[in-house]
Amino acid sequence: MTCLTFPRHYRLLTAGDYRHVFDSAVYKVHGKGLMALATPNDLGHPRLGLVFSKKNVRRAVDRNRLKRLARESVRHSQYRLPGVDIVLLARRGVNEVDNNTVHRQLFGMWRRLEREAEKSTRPSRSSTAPHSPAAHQRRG
RNA sequence: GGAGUUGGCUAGACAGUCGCCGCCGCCGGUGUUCCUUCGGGAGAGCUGGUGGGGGAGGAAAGUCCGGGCUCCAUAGGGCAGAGUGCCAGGUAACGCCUGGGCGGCGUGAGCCGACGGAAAGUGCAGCAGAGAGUAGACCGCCUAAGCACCUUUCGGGGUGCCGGUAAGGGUGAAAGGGUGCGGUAAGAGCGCACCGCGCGCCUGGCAACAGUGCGUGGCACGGUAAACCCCACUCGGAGCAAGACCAAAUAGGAACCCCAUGGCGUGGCCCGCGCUGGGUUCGGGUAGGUUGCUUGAAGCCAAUGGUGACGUUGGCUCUAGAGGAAUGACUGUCCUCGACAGAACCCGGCUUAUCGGCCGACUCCCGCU
Repeated sequence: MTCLTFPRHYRLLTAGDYRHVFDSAVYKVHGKGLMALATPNDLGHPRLGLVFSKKNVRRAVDRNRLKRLARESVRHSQYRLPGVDIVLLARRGVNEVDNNTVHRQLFGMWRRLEREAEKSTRPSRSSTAPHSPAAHQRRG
């Protein structure tokens, strides 16, 4: 059995990491009360960042719960997901959704993300890296 | 047994699988530093495996007070501003707590109270009402005294004027002590008794305050200070994103050295042309990292002082420490079916939210012996 760990380098750690995803988000999937932005990385595994604002999820207990569920979900799906940096955003009203539903939503979102990533990489492997033009732009 | 008051404790349980963050032990890898008899050996950091152990709250919340800590400052004095406000004690400190006083509520256990000053001054009070702060005659009551007139059985009687009167009615949140007797034309602290009130003394108490205490004063010193104000006491400011350290990058800078026949670009090379000093060190400090960061006015257990809050002494324990932010997810079983809710530098309080459960003390009612 493969080990399903979730160490630190599977997360987006710095403000720069987050900005990179926001500036050059290639994929965008929606779930009930949730939205994920993603951009490919060249690490070979996914990385997760979470944005659950106080404005959208008022109570700290709910914010903690939802973040845990999200991390748990990515941990379990880490070998299915492509090498992308994901930023998961909460929208208003997520705190009313129960754990089971959140899990199903996240599972559905990762599957769609996987399919989109496959679709965009397969036809043009040479032009590749949807992130390379963005990176170029940043450099200039 | 029922109803209630009050103080404390607790915050679903168990099992399995997979994780997350510190800590400790063991085994590697990498790696630099140190030691060396040059064979090696030892240790910090990073990293992988493995074993053990720990991992949210009573409010972690609101950020309403009070401290510690840190930096800025120099804090001594005054003004301004803010806060506190019966008394005494506790405390690092407090707006908190304990005990006491006073007032109010409750049959009671108990509960509630911005509870200093209105005799330093200024201000405010709608409507109603005659009158609202140096009181005031609308209704009512009274005509004793004075004047005028009428009348008379010559005692007096009546009417009017001038008035008197705060007992009664009425208005109002509030009408300037209460009850009774005397008194009077009718009344009135006008007089007296009792109650109440003010002032002084005495006694008790550290004090707030209290008193069948003594004396004295006919007697208010109306309300409002959560109006200004006065009095007493307290308060420097900002906060862990405080602050300290390491430090890629980059702007501009300083010192020293080297060289203006130099370097870079163009070009195969030279000339030429274009651009331009170069290196090292220091300083600076962005991204990022390290630290502050959990041993503390700390818990627990005794003994002891105190009515109590709490203090003193002795012993034992180490009990989350993250950092885009750990403390979880899933499955199963059971029951009483699980509320409010998530640490972010740390403590002491207050306030607010909250499904329940357990224990102690006390009060009232009913029943039984």
